[in-house]
Amino acid sequence: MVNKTNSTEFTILSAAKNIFSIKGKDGATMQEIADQAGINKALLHYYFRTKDLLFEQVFFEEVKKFSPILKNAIAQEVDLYQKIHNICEAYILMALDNPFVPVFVVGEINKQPDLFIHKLFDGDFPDFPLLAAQIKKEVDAGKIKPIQPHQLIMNMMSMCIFPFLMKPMFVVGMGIDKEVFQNLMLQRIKEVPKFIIDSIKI
Amino acid sequence: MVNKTNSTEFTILSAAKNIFSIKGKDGATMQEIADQAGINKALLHYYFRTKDLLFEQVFFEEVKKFSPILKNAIAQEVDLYQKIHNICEAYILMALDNPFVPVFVVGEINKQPDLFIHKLFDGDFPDFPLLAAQIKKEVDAGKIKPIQPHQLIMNMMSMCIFPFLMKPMFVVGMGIDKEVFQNLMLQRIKEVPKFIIDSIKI
DNA sequence: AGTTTTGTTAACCAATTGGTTAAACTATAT
DNA sequence: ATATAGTTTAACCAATTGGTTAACAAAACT
Repeated sequence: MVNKTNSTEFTILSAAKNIFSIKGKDGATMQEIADQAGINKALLHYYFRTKDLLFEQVFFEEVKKFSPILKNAIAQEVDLYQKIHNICEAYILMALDNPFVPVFVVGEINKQPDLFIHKLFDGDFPDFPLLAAQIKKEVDAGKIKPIQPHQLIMNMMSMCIFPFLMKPMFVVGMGIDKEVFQNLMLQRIKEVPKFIIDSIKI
Repeated sequence: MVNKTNSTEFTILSAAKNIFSIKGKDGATMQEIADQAGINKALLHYYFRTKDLLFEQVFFEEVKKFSPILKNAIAQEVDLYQKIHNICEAYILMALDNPFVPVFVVGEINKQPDLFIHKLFDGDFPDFPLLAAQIKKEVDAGKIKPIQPHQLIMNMMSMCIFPFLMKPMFVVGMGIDKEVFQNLMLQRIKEVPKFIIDSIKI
């Protein structure tokens, strides 16, 4: 029988994604994942051989969908304001779709920086230098206020992703519930570019 | 003999801080920490009884120094621009001093949100609602551009802390070395408030 | 000096955990 | 029906790991 996205495999991936995102790679146990998937632990190994492979599959399955979108948003030949909007949209939509990915990335990137980054982009990084050059050009031409490109890029990425990393803090600290949070994030697709452009436009 | 910050204890804490920040609470092992401290594993338990207690001590030792500084920066009665500057400075100086704290916080806050946040602030949260009210007042008075207070607060925190979470990414992705990174962060103490104020001022 | 307290270690223990094996069950193909 | 390939399980194994014990060394105190 030709398997239609093999149900067991899918159940496992779903459970693993869930557990990994809460407990992290080290904190999660194979037994836990098996339990949540409603199967025997040995079956995990039957499908994914090892914990490392399972983690990689869960993780990169999501991330690799995003990587080309970001690369594309950065490489496109559009004016700076439009590009800022495109990049913010790419980041925020990704995070809304996969809220655990940013948490994963922060955890892993600080454990094995070089290896992880290489895996993340498959050796084919988004062209940040190009973006930096574009910013510098606008600054030099007096089209936007003077700002170091690196600082601007950091600001942009920060505002897009950080709220997802600290969601629980915002939810508790600001007393906002999950739907409100979701809404705030949706608004940010427009708000963040606006905030940036308001800051740099002359 | 009266111990002058007991040398062994200090060595352990230092080693633990180091290992925990790289591997996370779950990823780190007591043996590893003992090795790096140059002592026997049993001595770890002699001083700190359990891994959980060691982790708590390492972590909250740093964080609890910061918590009142942030609370104070938010509660002070100064005008909004000055307050933004104070808060950014508090965040960035803290992170420069303890680059691993943000990584810790993100990891733990997503595992046990309520418990962790409560521990973090000892039940005495920074008065974010006050800050939000102050922002709203300025907006209503037409002193700054319209913006949702929550969005502005998120933007501010994001730009202060996120770069420390993704340091390896910036270092590799932008090809900047560690001293340059350090310098960029120092600049951000002034750059981030400037960026924010440029964006919201009328 | 001798006794107690504190610091340190090697060896050990029990539990957890990632991973394996061999047997059983299911379904499809012949 | 029966062989075959794929799926699932219970039981097991070896390694790691957090934590303990008992003995020993070094101060500190009397």
